[in-house]
This record gives sequence, C-alpha cells and structure tokens, in this order.
Amino acid sequence: MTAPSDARARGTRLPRVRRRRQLLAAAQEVFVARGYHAAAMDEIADRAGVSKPVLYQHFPGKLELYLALLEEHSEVLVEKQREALESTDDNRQRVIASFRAYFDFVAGDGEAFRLVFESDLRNLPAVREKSEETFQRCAELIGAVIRQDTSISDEEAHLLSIGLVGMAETSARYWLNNHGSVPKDAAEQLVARLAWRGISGWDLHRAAGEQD
Amino acid sequence: MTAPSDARARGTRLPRVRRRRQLLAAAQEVFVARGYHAAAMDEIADRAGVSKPVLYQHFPGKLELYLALLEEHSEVLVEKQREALESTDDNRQRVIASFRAYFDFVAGDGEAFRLVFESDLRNLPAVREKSEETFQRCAELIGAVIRQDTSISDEEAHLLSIGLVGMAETSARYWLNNHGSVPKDAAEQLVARLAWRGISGWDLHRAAGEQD
DNA sequence: CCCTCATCTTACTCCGGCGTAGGTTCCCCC
DNA sequence: GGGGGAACCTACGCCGGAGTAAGATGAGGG
Repeated sequence: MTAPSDARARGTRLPRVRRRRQLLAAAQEVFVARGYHAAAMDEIADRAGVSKPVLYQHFPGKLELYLALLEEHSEVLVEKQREALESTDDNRQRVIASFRAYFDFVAGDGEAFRLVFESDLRNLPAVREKSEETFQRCAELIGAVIRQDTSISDEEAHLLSIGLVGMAETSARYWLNNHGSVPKDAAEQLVARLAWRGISGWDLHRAAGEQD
Repeated sequence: MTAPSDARARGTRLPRVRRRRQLLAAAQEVFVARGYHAAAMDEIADRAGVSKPVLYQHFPGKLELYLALLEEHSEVLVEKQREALESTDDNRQRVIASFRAYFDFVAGDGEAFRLVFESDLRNLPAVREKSEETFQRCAELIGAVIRQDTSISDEEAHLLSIGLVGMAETSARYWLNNHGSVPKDAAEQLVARLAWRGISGWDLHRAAGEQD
C-alpha cells in the first residue's frame, strides 16, 4: 500500500519523453506530500525508480522542476474556469458551474491543487507571480461576466470577483479536508447559492434604495 | 530608510524581558519579509543588534521562535473577530464589523498577518494545526451568529461560514497588495454587502420557493 | 575595591541536501 | 557484430545555515 505509483522494475530504460513524464508525476507526488522545501530530489528520483543524475538530465534544477508543475496545473485551473463560464448563458447556472470547477480542481489529479493554492515557495518572486496571475485570471473571467450583465464599475466588479474566487477556493479546500462531512454536490450547491444570492440583481436592489 | 527598527547601539545590555520582546519584534520583521525558510537566525540576531547565542538563550530554536509569533497573532485575529461580532446586535452591522476586523488585521502590525495567512511552514503539523484552528475559530464565531438567527442546519451554517471567512481573508489580502486602487472603507463595505446579500433572509427566500 | 553572576561575543562544529564528475550498460543501426 | 550514443549508476564536493563551546565584559552588592 506504500507502493509508489510508478517505481516499476528499477532497471527498465525508458525513452526520453516517457521518462520525463514519469519524473514529473513522481515529483508531483513528493512536492504535494512534503511541500517544496521538505521535498528531496533524492526522494523524487527514488520514487521514479531512477537515480538522481537522471533527474538532472531532464530538468536543470529543483526549482525548474517545481515551476514546470506549477505552470501546468495553474493552466488547468484557469481552463476549467473558462469552460465552466462558457458552458451556459444562464448566470445562475454559471455560478454553479464555476464553483463546481473549483471543487473539481481540488478533488482531482493527486491533490495537485496544493501546488497552486498552498505553495510553500510564495516568497520566491517567480512563484508568487505565477500564483497571483492564476488567481487574477480566474477573477478576471468572472469579473467579465459580472460587468457584462450589470452596471457595476470595473473596479468594484473586480474586487467582488476576488472575493468570490477566494470563497470558492477556501470552501473547496475545506470541503476536501473534511471529506465525508458533506457530499460534494451539496457543498457546491450551498456555496454557489450563497454567491448567487450575493450578486444577483445587484444594481436592482441598489436602485431600489438598499442602504448604502 | 533601511534602518532596522531597533538595532540601537550594538552594545547596550538589556534586562531579560525587554530583550525578549525586542527579539520577537526583530524575528517578526524577518519572518514576514522572508518567510520561515529563507529567514536566517543570524539576520534576526543582527537586526536586534545582538549575536546569535543571545537568541538561543531566549528561545530553544528557530521553530519555537516562529511558533511564539504565530500563536500571538492568531490570538489577535480571533479576538478582533470576537469583538467585532459582539459590537452590535444588528446582523447587517455585524457583517460589516466582521469584515472590517479582517481588513484591520491585515493592515496592522507590520504585516504580521502573513505569518497567519501565508506561512511557508504549513507542511509542519504544528503550524498547519494552528493555522486551521485559527481559521475554524473565526468561522465558528460567525457560524454561531448565523445559526442563532436562522433555521440553517449546523453543518450548512458551518460551511457557509467557511466560505465567508475565505472571502474576507482573500479580499483583505488582495486589497492590501493593491493599496491605492480602492480606499479601505469602500473595499470593506463592498465585500460586506456581497456577503450580507448572500446570507440575509436565507430561509425566507428558501421558504418562498427559491429553486433548490 | 573586587567578587559574582547575568549578559553578550567570537569562532567554531555538524549536517542535510543540491548539484556533478566520471565511469558503465544496453540498445540500435549500419 | 561492433561502434556509438543515449540512458543510467555510484560516489563525491560543497555550501548555507542551525545550533554550541568557551571565554570576555560590565553592573551591582558586600
């Protein structure tokens, strides 16, 4: 049960691209489980059933290896988000789809989301920028929808999107950590409803004299 | 301008408790600026205008020093949150006060919030537990209010609180990083309104036949 | 005045972990 | 079938940074 996912016969040679993929997979497991700092290149190599120099024939260093993974999964998240928002024209369904995208992302692919949301390397500018960029792109996708159907100003729409994205990220992570307490569907729906109630008819209510 | 906050005459002796306080302040500056891993005990000592062994006469190790700060500021956040919720009986005002508490926390005390929200040591169980506990306590305070005035089930109320706390944390951090784009008051109000619209009258609307 | 103890210093040791030098095996193609 | 190159290994260099001896210094009480 402690079986490493892919440490088959420590002696099988692999063509370059195949080996690279496998190394990335091994690295992901280790980075996810231990974080960047506690992850050892030796362990990554071991888990791939290979010795360390092989790793360095594929990646110039630990950092680049990490960045490759971060990049990949950041892109996945943004793409999921885009698909969700394009999947329908009904804004209420959009909100639900958008939250589901976050929950899916968090639930998927060996907890890779930890690289994007819980990196212990955000003090490095390259990583910080990538994380924030991903976050911003998600927010911007949502912001565009909000702006499109309301008269909310650009700046306000953006800040609201930031809040919504934060809510999605946080609740999805919480849900995963407490698996079993609530089924996925229910959690998504509940939080999506909270968000939808928050934004729907925003300017109507404002016009109708909602307290400032 | 690069003046370290408290590296006065490198040669003044200080009584034990005073020195300890100063060391904590120096440590906070360094941990906040560099994160746990990149922070060097040497730099902390330097910044306090003192040599390393002195540091070890006050704290058994780097980790304990870090935990002392984490503990302290976590407590501050929870306390601010409690005060905010106790400051009024009007739930709408409560929401605003609660968000303001988050923004205040983020804006205050030398960016100490980075220790609580952006720690690069969450892979260490002790730190992870502390962070999550703080988060949960804040959510629980809010959850109690929600439960008290609605018929929402405990589990649902908790999940909603989690989402709201995530929204507060995220938007506050975003606001700080983009200082100047929006004034603090406006940002607080805007996000608070989003939250309030989301939860207020929750069961009324449900009863009135809001789509499931 | 000088003894004592707490405060502080210089100058190390030690270790984990990244990255590499240099040599070996196996496959493929001519 | 043998040369060549790609894939791979063992074993090491080295550096940053945590933590530690062992000694210096100054302030207050007898």
